Amino acid sequence: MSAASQYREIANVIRAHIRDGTYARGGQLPREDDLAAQLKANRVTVNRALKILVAEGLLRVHRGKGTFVSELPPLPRYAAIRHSQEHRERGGSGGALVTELTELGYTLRSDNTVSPGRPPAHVAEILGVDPEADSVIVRARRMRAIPAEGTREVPIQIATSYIPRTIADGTPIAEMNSGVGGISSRLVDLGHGQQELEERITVRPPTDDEASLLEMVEDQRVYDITHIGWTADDRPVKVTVYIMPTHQWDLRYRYPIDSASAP
Amino acid sequence: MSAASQYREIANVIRAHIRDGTYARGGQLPREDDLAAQLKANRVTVNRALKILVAEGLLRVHRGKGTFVSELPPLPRYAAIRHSQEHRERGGSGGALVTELTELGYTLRSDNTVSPGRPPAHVAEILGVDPEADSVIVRARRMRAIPAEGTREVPIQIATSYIPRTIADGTPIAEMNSGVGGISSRLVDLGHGQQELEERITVRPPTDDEASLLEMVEDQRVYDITHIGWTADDRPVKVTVYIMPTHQWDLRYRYPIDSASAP
DNA sequence: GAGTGGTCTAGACCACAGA
DNA sequence: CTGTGGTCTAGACCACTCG
Repeated sequence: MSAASQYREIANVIRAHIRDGTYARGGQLPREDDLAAQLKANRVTVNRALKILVAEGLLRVHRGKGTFVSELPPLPRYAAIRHSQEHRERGGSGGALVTELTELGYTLRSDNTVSPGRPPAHVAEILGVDPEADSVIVRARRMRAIPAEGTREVPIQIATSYIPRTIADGTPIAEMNSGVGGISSRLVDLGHGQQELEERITVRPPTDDEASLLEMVEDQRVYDITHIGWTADDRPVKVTVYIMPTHQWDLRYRYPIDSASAP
Repeated sequence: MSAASQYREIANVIRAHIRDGTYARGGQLPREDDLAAQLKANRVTVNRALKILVAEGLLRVHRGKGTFVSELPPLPRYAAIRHSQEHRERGGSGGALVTELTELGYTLRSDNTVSPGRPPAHVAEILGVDPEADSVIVRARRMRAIPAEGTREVPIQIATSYIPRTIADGTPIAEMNSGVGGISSRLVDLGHGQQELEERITVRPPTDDEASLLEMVEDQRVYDITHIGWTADDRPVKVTVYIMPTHQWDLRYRYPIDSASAP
């Protein structure tokens, strides 16, 4: 397990210490000067090693305070779950997430905004609306995990939904509270029920805004998931963009084989 | 678009030059010394900036030769595709991939091995087999994109399938050529037909082996996709692990809503 | 102001590719 | 042997946090 270079080797050593509990979850690491002395290396080299672990999501740095081990383990995100007993109740992403976080001693907090606005270019193209006008209702949610004790909360995802105003204007979809069953139920009421869902996933560095909202650094990566709801007659009625730190989530899909490839 | 630090700013400048074609796809960048002179920075700072772009998959470095712009754009990987005309024929991952690569002027090459072996721990757990014995047939494939001209080939994924020997021994599944329809058809023949597929996706740095096989550096990231085939009576019969550079692939899922959450 | 991490520079040396 | 990138060090200075 020897690395090609000293700073990668140092990263391996510290990573091992995190895994075996020498550096406990949520705990603070020694200062870089001390680590450098212990490891007989220059502080710059140690700093470079720590950057690797920060990029992997194992550490977070509070400048001026110190370096800490991340506390919240990766969360499962279930999509396209059919079938079985133990997973059925996790079908709704919200409900499953709350369950998961509760078991870890966290609660879920969500900040919401609803207003007309402009869609991003790729969303406008999917929906067939004007990217230069306030052509959609924008429902933005920023979700955070709040620990039972202490004050350290963890931002976990940003979800932004776009619904064409030709569909949403004057309906509960344009209101903060969309009513029982949420937006999906309202789309059914309005004759725009979704029949199929599509998700397009890429991994990329966060934008400056995303990095700020999710408390990430540029070396980390986000899942950028474009979630599209299609009607029975194959019209896109809603696009939701999920931005999630890759180190904070596992993605799960389960689906019947008759509709799929079997490589 | 100013960055917090000089090396990130330099990375932004070069990234922009790649996007606008100043540095052409497949072309070579100036030497780090020259870039440093042009940008009035130290070579170490430029080197640091280039590392960011390598991590993003935009550049690749041949030590002793120079730094080059990556040539193969991200490929779409379709899974769980039901429905529509334009996508139906892409259902099989192999067929769709070949089509995609052909349009880009590449052909697909695959190296295959088939033999009994030990499954990784997490695969053994899913299949309920002994991780310490040669309890599975291992079918490993390494796939590369070969350009029509030139000799620069691009490794794009490693796929390793594990089938319990209690099912596979003495059948075509344990042979190099599994016959028409492949392993899935043989599983049907044997009464172990798959009814549902599950994929569990994580993003992580490559292991040393993976980095070597996929010609990646440790700062890059792979999708680690554990693909599970379930029978009608909910037994796992086949697990395939896909390892793919995140910068080389987009993932696509499309599935009916009756089996899914609608967040 | 003291403590902590972030970055830049200059010089040096190493590793690998190719003539 | 030359050209190219990779790394390490030492010293310096900056930025943020907290008392």
